[in-house]
Amino acid sequence: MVFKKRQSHGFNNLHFPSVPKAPRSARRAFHKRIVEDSQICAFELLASLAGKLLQESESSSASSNASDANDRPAISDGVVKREQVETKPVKTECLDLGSCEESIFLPDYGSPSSDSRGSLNEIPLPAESDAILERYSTVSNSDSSEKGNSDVKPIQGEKAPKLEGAPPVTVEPCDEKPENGVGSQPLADGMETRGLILDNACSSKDPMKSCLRNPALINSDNTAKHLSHGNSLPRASDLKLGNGVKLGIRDDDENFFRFNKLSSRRKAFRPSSRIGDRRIRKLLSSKYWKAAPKLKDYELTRPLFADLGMKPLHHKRKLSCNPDKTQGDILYKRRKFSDRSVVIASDRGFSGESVCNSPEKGTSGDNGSAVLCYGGVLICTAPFSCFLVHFSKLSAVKLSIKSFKIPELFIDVPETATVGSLKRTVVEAVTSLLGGGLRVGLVLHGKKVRDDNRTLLQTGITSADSLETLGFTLEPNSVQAPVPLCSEEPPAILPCETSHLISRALVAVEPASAEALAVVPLNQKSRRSENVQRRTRRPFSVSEVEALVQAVEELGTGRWRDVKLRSFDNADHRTYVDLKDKWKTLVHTAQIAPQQRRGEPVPQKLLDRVLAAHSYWSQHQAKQHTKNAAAVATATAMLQITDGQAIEA
DNA sequence: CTTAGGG
DNA sequence: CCCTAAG
Repeated sequence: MVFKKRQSHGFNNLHFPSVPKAPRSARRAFHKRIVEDSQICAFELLASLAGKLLQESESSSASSNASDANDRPAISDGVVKREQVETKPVKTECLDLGSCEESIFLPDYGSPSSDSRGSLNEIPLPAESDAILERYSTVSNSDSSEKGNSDVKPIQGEKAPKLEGAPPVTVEPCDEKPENGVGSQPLADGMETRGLILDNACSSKDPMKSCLRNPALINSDNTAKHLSHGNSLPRASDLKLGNGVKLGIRDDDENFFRFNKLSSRRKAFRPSSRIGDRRIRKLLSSKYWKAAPKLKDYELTRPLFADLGMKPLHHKRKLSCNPDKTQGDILYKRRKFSDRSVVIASDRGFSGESVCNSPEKGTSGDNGSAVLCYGGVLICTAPFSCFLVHFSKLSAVKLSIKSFKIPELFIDVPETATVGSLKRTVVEAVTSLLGGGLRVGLVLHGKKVRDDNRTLLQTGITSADSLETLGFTLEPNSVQAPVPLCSEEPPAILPCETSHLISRALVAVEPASAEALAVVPLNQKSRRSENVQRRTRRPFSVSEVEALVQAVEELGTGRWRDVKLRSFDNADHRTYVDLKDKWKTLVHTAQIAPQQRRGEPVPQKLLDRVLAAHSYWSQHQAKQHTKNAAAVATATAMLQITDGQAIEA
């Protein structure tokens, strides 16, 4: 398929060139910071979020413009200087970080200010206040105009370092006040509000933060340089296999590790693993959308969208050309950091499997929570959202929300649509989603907690046990945005105004393609995954194993229901299938070398019993079968004898 | 619903 | 843990 080929090469370069390996590393660092430092009250955060939703639509335009004017790096003779350095937090990465380290950036094509940037007005530029990309673009512009120094690196974030000839290596101290709470910032200032989270999560004097502010420090390689010479958005010439691949993934990860080494305090991810991914995929697939954003909505919600850190909604991996490698790498590397209570939503990427030749296949929704379709062909899936919670041992429940799960999106564009239009469609889809208003849902142990009046204690959100079982979701609050998948309505068509707004962008949207920008539900197939959630993994404790072994020793391996009733009757979360599965793994565990075993070590003594019982019951069952057969034969013979005797008599 | 076994 | 065939 044509697109498959393009996918193999284009998408990486396509999305990532503009950006920021460094930010990604920084984002990862930020993840960790959240784990470490964040004392954010989740509910404050949520409240703030809600407030922002309301206020941003009114104030963002003005405030962002203002901040834009003040905050944009100045360019002079190839020297990029940053004005108003310290008052703004490093905001942009904040939620970016939270979502996916492999995010791409969704440019804001609607920004009028794009026109004022000389040659850049050909290029769709992101919203001013939140655009990492933009800052990058600015630098790029300077650079490409032959004034810049070749060492000029992309500048991202608010704390971009000065670039004066030599690669910037200055590490600026972080002077944000950690006590800046969510509610302590004027909501009218989107940037400051955005920064709050980061403020909270960012501790001064942490090398992580320094790196965060100094992406060039990280990106001091050819790849970065390559980027800095490029446009913020991919051009045709960028759509080739090149540095992008390396840059998109490996380098970032390497940087990340480099990064990591800088930190004296290590906190780790808990790998989501495919299991977690699958779970989240199901979680996320609870809603379906049809979005036909109007111009008004679009403009109103754009800043909000950006402020919410939704740019990274798209997982780079889903756009990656090398599914095996990228996904494998990521999984592997995440595993390296495993031991903490982070649930990362997605590991499923844009893999070959996800590219389907048939709409049917692509609509199954099996590959992700969000499915991006191109001309009816599944392009990628986008499970996004990660969040973590962790608890103190005090009576207070402390948790931080890394990001939210957002509902599934289905996007359908024709084959003639441009990549740019496709991206914009995604932007609009999400914008529309958010524009409808959001509410927060809470999921515990896979079940929605609907009773808002119950206490955390009553709900069970107090123990470490619930650490992995608590989740927050963003749910549509309005009736306008979400439409049930089963809708029979014809695909929605974008209003002309919106199309026009987009046509101002670099990549012109063909009139014929405009109508294709509609975001529509795919079909009803995906519906089956609605509200299906994988159970939380609950590793068996040693005592549970012991009980299981005990029961199996007595009952055998084919009577799981009895085992359940006998030894796990009170453990509601252990089904007999679970017990059977656990026995299966126990047998396997007992058969492999101790070094290969994972998880909580099971005493060898128990494993020995497992093997003994396993072999015993294997034989016993066999015997039983022959016994039964023999018994039947005997009984038959007896009957025959009896019959014969009766006949004789 | 249970079991069994692959995913 | 999930899924599903099979009884």
